[in-house]
Amino acid sequence: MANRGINKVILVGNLGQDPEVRYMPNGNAVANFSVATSESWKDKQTGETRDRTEWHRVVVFGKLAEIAGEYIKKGTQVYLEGQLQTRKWQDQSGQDRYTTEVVINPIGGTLQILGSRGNSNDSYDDGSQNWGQSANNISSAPAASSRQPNKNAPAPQPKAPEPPMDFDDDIPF
Amino acid sequence: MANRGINKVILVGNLGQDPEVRYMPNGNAVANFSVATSESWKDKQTGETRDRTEWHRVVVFGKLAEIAGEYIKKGTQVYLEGQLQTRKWQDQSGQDRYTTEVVINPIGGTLQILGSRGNSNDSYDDGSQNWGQSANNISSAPAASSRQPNKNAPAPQPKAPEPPMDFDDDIPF
Amino acid sequence: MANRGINKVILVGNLGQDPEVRYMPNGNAVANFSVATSESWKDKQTGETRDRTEWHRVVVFGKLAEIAGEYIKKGTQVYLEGQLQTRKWQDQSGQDRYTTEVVINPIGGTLQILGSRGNSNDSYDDGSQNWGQSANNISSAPAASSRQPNKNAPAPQPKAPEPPMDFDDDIPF
Amino acid sequence: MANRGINKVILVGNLGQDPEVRYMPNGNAVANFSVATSESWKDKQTGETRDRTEWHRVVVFGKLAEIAGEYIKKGTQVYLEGQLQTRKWQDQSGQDRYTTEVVINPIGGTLQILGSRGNSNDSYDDGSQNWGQSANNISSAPAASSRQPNKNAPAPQPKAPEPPMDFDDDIPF
DNA sequence: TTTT
DNA sequence: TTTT
Repeated sequence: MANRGINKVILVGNLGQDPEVRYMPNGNAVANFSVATSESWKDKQTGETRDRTEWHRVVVFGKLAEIAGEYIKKGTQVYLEGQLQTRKWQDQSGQDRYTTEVVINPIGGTLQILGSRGNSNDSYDDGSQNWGQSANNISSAPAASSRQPNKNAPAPQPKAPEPPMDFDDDIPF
Repeated sequence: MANRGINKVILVGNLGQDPEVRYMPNGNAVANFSVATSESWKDKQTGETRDRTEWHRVVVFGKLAEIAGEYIKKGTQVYLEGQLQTRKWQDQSGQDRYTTEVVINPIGGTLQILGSRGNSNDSYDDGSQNWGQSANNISSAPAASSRQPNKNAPAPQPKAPEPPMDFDDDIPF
Repeated sequence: MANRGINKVILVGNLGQDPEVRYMPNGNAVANFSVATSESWKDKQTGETRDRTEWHRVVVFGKLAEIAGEYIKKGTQVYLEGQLQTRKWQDQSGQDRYTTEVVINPIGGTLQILGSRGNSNDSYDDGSQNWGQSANNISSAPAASSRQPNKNAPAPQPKAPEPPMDFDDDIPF
Repeated sequence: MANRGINKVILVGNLGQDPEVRYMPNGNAVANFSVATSESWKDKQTGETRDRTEWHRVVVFGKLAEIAGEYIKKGTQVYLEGQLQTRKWQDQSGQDRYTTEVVINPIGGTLQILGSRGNSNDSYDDGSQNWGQSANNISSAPAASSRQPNKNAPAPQPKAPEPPMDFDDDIPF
């Protein structure tokens, strides 16, 4: 319950291969896959463009793992939020080895398929729990005064009370 | 369960005043407070150091709200993770007004007290707890009725351009 | 330079309309648009699925604004990272009004177009600077052996030499 | 400039030891330290409280590294934002080993000291500074050569299964 | 309204 | 190895 510290990883990248889903004795699913994130930049010395791909080992638990097994595959672009965990194991020779993974738990973790139309474009959150929290409840927003149907709201962009952008002063950015 | 989109706010800042905690008819707590984040930079033109403080309206629901009421106060440095919500309300003249808040729900939200020694330095997460209650049905009597006594709730209820928390209907935000 | 506090917003959502790009007297670009994030959940009381869309006003400065004007449009799914800023303005009647926006600055801000193939799928970061850090792509992992079909692989938790995401091929995808 | 993917780590935790700061041939600083994040939860089966500490290897480059060397030490609580990088190295027997680190670059990275009063409570960001230098060309002599004296650099260079920071080639991270 |  |  009480935590001391924040351990959060946010990735947007593409799967390097189809998720591999296994089931634990208690029936819970575990999915493993790798996600690539790439960045490119111009080398200021040489002036040439360089780029680099980083591969992340991802482990998904619970309902999200089942969803991963069903809906995402090699190449799928995903948004995911998890935490870093380094686990120790032993290689053939009995030597300690360490592997760092991005772990997505049902609580606090997120996995969302990106891309438009073609993809299912749904995110799956804390799926397994008692998602008991009515998200109504909460404060701000919608419900009532939605003069527009809930989905596909074509950009409200209010007319009247539009805040002007003052371009003529010294405000920072 | 299935979401399309990510709506995430992460703040580290100090409370501008003690949290104001209220209880909804179903017993769920709601805490309100403001958090300041500051940044300073050197003005490239003038060379002088400038700085700016941003104030964020924060609303916390559920168990985290109770914890907020108990453990954090004016000046406390916190880490928090929530989501943006803009709610519509009407001012005295009946005009539509909008207020954007950072909402911290038991699921997916995080509130952590920072700083060592002096502070309790614990974070409170949705953890594994059953926080299944619906948080609908918010009661009437805005600033007033705290059915459960709570420290540090000076019920300031700001004056003029301040959006009221309407507890008297079920379409609150 | 030195900041006290973190003020960070991360959104994944779709543009409600084409960005509106303007230029400041000094030639810097500013782009405005709205981004929708949606979430749906099952109401635990009624059992029905509900959903809600939140609209975020986004303001992009500098080179990212130009890129926004060029490459994204109504409906584009984006990842963005910025900070919250509430600015004060006055309506026709001279009353103070406040509007909260997600501001994406060239430094620290990020704007990335999501979606595969069809989209340009590039992110634009701190474009202006020299990213001087050498970055050779180390690939950890993946590829090869999916010994099991994607779903329902009924094999539990690997035993001993457990890191084994099969490092046996270095050509990710 | 153009990136495809997001690779972001956010940690709040305490340093396990004083940062070890070294300088590259071009004068740029590199700081290494570990950060602990802890979480505790109630085991649903047994009902007992359990907790777990995760250790993260952090590498800081540039001005932030110098600041780290000066202002943070064993026990300091920090907020940091960086990216995951896994680098390959070879152990004594010539076997490939992989180590994953959280890398904080001047651009896009953040390091902030938390806690009030006792601590300096400032964050150091890429801010507006010119931090254009290339971080390539790292020199040889791993732990050793600190051309600029630096407090708190006990040059521990861990024993056995510890990944060396190879400063003698250009494929460091 | 906070903090440094 | 930190912190509470």
